[in-house]
Amino acid sequence: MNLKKTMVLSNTYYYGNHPILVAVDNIIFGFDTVEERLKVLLFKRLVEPYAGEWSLIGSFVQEGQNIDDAASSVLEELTGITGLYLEQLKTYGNADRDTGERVISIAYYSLLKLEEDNAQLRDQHDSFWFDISEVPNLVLDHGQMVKDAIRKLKIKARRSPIGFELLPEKFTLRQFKSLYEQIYQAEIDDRNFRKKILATGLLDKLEEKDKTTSKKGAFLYTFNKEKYDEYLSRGFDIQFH
Amino acid sequence: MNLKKTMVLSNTYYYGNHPILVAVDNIIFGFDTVEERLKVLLFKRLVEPYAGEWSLIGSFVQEGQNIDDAASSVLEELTGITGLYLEQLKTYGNADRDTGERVISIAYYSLLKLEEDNAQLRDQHDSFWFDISEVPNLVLDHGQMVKDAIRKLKIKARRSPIGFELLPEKFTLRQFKSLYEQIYQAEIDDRNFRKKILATGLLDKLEEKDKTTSKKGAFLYTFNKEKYDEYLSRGFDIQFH
DNA sequence: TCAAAAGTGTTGGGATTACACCCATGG
DNA sequence: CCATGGGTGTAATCCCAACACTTTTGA
Repeated sequence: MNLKKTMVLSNTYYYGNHPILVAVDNIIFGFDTVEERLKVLLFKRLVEPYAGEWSLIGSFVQEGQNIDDAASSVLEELTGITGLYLEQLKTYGNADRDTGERVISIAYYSLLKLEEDNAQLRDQHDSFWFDISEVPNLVLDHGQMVKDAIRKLKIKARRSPIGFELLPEKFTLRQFKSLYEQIYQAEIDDRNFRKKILATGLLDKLEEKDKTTSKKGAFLYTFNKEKYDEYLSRGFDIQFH
Repeated sequence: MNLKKTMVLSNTYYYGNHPILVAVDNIIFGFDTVEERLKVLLFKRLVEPYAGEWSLIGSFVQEGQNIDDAASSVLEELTGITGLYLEQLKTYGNADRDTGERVISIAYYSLLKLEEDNAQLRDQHDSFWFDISEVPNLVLDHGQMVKDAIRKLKIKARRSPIGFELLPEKFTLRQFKSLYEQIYQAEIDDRNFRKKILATGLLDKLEEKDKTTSKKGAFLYTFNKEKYDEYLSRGFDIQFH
C-alpha cells in the first residue's frame, strides 16, 4: 500500500478498504477447589467447519457493539453472572487462521469461581472443564490462544492479587496455596507461603473451620476487600521460590 | 455506505454477520541519544476527519493480509528498514471510537534507534518526534494508545533487555542509564546501575571513548549478541530503586 | 587551575530460603 | 491410639540500597 496515495483521498478515506469479520473468543479459567485444579472451559463445536471438535467459545462482533461488550455478553449468557473478571489477551489475525472465511479474532480471558454451577454449564452447552495441563487439541489457533492465556495468567498472578476472582467467598490456605501451585506449575513451601500471604494483610481469618479434608479442620479465610482494592491500585508483587 | 454488500459469505456460520473495517496503528518509540530523551513519533493527519491534528500512523488491513504484516509494512515503508522490533499492544474496538466509520484498530508498538535518519522521516511525512512526557492531544483514542504503550514499555524493559532495540551500535553507560531513567521516569543511582548492568554480562566494553559530553571521555560499550539472545529466551528481570 | 563528567567499593538491613517437629481429632 | 493433614519459628544467606570521593582533561 502506498501511504501517500491513501492520504490524498481525503473524502474517501474509508472507502475502498476491505471490511473483515471480527470475532471474540474467550478463555475461561476456573479453579476447582475440591480437586484443587486450575481448569479451562472448552466447548464441543456445533457448526462446520470442525463440528464436533473442541474449541473456545466466542461470537462475532455485531454492528454497533463494543468489542469488550461482545466478550462479556458471551460470558454472561453462559454463566448468568455479570461483572466477572474479563481482560483482553491478544488479537489473532493471520489471513488464513480460519479456513472457512477470513475472521480476525480478539481473544479475552476470564476468571470465575467454580462452585456448584459447574455441572449446569456442562449440561447446557456441550462444554467440559479441562485441567490446564490436559488441554486437548483445539480447532484453528485456539490452542495457541490457551497457551498465551496461561502465560499471561502467570504474569498476572504475580502482579495482582488475582485469587479473589478464582476462589469462593471462604477458602482455606491450602486451597489458596494450591491455586498458586497450579498457576505456577511448581511446589511452594508451606511455611513460607503462609508467612508471605498473611503478611500482605489480604486475608481475614474466620472463626469457622473446613473439616472436609482433615480431622483437625483448617481455618477458613476471606479476602479483605479494602486491602485488595488498595493492592489493585498501588501495585502488588508476590513471588514464590 | 453499506459494508455488508461487499462481502460474499459462502457458509451459514459466517453469513449474516457484520464485517468491519480493521486498521493497525503504530506507536513508534525512539531514543534520542544526544538529547537523552525517549521519543514517540507522531504525524499530522492529512485526511478528514481531524485533518491537521496529531495522530499515530496506521493503515487498513487489506484483504488476505496478516495483521502483523499490515503493521510491519507501515513501519518498513516509513523507515526503509526491515526487521524492526514490533509487538502487538492491544485492540481498540469501541463502536464509536472513530467518528467517521466503524473501525477496529489493532495497536502495535515498535522500537527504533534514532540516529541521523530522524530529519529524513520528518521531511517525508509531516511527522515529529515528541518527548514522551510532552505528547500533544491526539485524534480519536490515540492518546490512550500511547499511554498504554508507555505502560507496556515499562513492564517490558524490566523483563527483557530491550535497550538493544533503542540504542545505537556503540553507546556510553550514561546513555544506557538515561534510557532506563526515561522509561521509568525516575532517577537511578549511578554506581548501582553500573554494577547491576555490567554483572549481567550483556555489555562488552570497547577501547574507544566518546568525548562529546566530557573532557575525560566515556568508554563506549556494545551489546553482546549471544548474552542478549540467551536472556531473551531464558528470561530476564532487572529493576532499579 | 578548575569545572564537569567518568568512574569506583563497602556496609547494614531486610528479605528470602531452607528446613522439622508438634497439634488436634475422627475413626 | 494412630493416621492425616494443620499449623508453627529460626538461622544462614543473599540481595539491594545508600552513600562520597578520586580521576581525567580541555578550556
